[in-house]
Amino acid sequence: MGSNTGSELESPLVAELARALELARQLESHLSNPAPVDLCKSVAPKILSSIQRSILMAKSSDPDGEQQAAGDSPRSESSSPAFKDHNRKEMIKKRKTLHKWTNQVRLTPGSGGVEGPVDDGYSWRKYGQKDILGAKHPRAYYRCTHRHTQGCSATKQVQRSDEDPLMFDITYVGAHICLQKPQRASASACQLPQQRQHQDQDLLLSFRAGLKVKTEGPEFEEVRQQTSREGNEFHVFSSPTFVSLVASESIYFSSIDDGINLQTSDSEITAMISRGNSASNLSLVDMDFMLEELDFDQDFQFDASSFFS
DNA sequence: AGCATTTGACCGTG
DNA sequence: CACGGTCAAATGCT
Repeated sequence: MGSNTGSELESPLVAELARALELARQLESHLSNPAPVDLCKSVAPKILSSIQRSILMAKSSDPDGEQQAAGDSPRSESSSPAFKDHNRKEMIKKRKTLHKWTNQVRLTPGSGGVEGPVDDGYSWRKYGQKDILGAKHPRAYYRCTHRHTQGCSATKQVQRSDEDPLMFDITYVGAHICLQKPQRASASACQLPQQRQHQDQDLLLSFRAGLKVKTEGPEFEEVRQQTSREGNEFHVFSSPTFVSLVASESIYFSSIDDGINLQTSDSEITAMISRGNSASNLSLVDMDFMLEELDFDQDFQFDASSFFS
């Protein structure tokens, strides 16, 4: 039952927050050094999307699903057909209960042939493509590259909009439990293959500033109230430095399971965080604004003393 | 050789 | 049965 290997397994939310923190530190160090602007440019959008994911996870989290995926089954080599079949069914079942959220990302016109939008900082592997009824463009299916090595069950679906060929709907399903490569920016600047760097820059240059967030579903009522200024859409503009590089994107919050019990998930979140916190001595960034938006208030305390040494 | 992507088959769901 | 999601063999890329 509860004999998971503990310390190595973070909750997805904590992992995502830790990731955002790491990225923020990268950015900080880039800012204090005479680092190429491009480095900062590459980190900023990742921080944003990481934080967005954290918020979404916190709101619609299913710690159960993620953790079990990692902790329960050894997951590696069990090639017996029976087991595979069982595994597959479990996965499909699981996936149904996972929560998903959709980003809408638009490329600015003028960017050359960029087929897939934003590098969100995770490494994805395409595993399928499907023509969708009533949609002009096929939908592409990606899963986390570390699915087999680390049992990370995060997936995403990318679909080009019917009307606006520069608009993509990116639906994330499940959260990452994998430990993504540290990808220290200074190192990556030197070591990344040229092509990839070039691609990154292309992508970055092709995004516009402005962040739109849309929320859907009753359980996001509070988020909506706090965040929306016009209808259920609001815009966040980053500091001028970022303006030229942040993607213009809308985020749709939704949950596939309409039976979510918010109270349950809130206490779960609290549990997740304190667990992760005590386990790994994470220092969390000051996220007052987040805490307001996500009513974690209750018994949740976190140690802000160690933030940004 | 060791990755990733493509693509038709397969399977569960509604 | 149709549709959407996933698998896995074939193929491509580096």
